[in-house]
Amino acid sequence: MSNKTEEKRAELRMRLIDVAEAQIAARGLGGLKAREVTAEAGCALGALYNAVQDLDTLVLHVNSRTLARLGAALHAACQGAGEAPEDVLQALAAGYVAFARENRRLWSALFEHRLPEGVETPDWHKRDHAVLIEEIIAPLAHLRPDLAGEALIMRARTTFAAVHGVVQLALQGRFVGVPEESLADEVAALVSAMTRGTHLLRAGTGE
Amino acid sequence: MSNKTEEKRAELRMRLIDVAEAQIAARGLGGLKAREVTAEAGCALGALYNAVQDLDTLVLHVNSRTLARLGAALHAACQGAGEAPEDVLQALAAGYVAFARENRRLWSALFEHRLPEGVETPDWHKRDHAVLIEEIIAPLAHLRPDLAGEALIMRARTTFAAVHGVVQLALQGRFVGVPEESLADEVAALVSAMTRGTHLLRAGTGE
DNA sequence: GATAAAAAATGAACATCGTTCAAGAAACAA
DNA sequence: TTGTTTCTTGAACGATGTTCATTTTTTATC
Repeated sequence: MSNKTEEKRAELRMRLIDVAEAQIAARGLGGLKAREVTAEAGCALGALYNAVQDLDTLVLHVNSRTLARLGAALHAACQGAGEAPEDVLQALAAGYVAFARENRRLWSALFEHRLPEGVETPDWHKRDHAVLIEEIIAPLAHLRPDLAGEALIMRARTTFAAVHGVVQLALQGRFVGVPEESLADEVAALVSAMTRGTHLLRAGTGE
Repeated sequence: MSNKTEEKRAELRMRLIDVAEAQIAARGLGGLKAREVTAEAGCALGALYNAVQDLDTLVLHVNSRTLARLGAALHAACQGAGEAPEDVLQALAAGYVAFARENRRLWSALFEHRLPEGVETPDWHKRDHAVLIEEIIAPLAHLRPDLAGEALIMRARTTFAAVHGVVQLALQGRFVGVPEESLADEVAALVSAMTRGTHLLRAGTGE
């Protein structure tokens, strides 16, 4: 396949991702329709399947973009924080809450979307999820110098997942979710308890 | 409407819920099809919409059942635990992990299912979600005697959501999720950190 | 028990999806 | 220029949830 051809295809793909992103942002993941995306992108329905494997793949591309923006937001949140590990973790959590609220539907799509059973997530997209825990590792390592390697990464995932759970149930408006007004406070309290509990462990009471 | 009529309708509804539950357990929420459910229940396609408002409502009924079973499991987990608040919370978390693993697809449906935008969850189903935090309140109140009423309930929701987040990302097999083998340990570590951190706060360093 | 009214059961039909595919148009290579 | 590859197109296909006119069953009344 020539360069020009691949360029053309990439251009249409980009246009489709743009439109899909806008549609998800406007109407949610469930509001993404092949016919509307192609109509808005100015191509035929079938052209979508030449530019991209299928609609699921298109969502993955949108999600990769969102993850990149989220990664940048989290990185920025760190810069503005103090040195103490707890300060960094609080800043990260607050940044996560802010991003989720400001990008509700796109953020929601990150976890709402499911590939058909038996279909494995492609590696290029898996890698993009790393930003969710990258910035957690350093401050966590300071709190738990006894942890390293795999165990440290594990604990970082757990830390993220805990905060994420609170944010997700809250923003979904679930019965057991916290109301959105108290979300920031509750997350702060959670991070505070987690870091101090962790720190206490290090101090010697044992695990 | 006579008694006999209502009885008949309730019987079919029960049969439909049974079948729907089995189908979700076997093939997941996405594998629930109106045609298959009615075929297996031995009624016509249209009969479903006389017994129940729509397919979404059928899912809510299945979810209510799952919540009741989950509530019983959590209650049982408490009984077998010690007196100390942390022991109770650990037992609850372990019970939650066990239930989720043993009832993967039905448990998954609880949080996977979404009503169409703008449709409010009916009250009878909302109430059934209370079991998720009921047992958390008492031990949490012991750890935080300064909290009461609304604030205590809030913190219970946050505690549940944190544990839930870790379980959900793990069992979904997400990249940032913890592998299933370490799930129990990570949840235990999280609960430990949360309770000790919480306890530490009570001890006086202030919030 | 006969009969009228109400309810339920039925499955064809409809609307809306994602996806495929045969045919024509365009781009490329020789 | 010509033959080959690729892309584009939109009709068609197969699922799917839901509706609806029709038929069947049940209930209520005399």
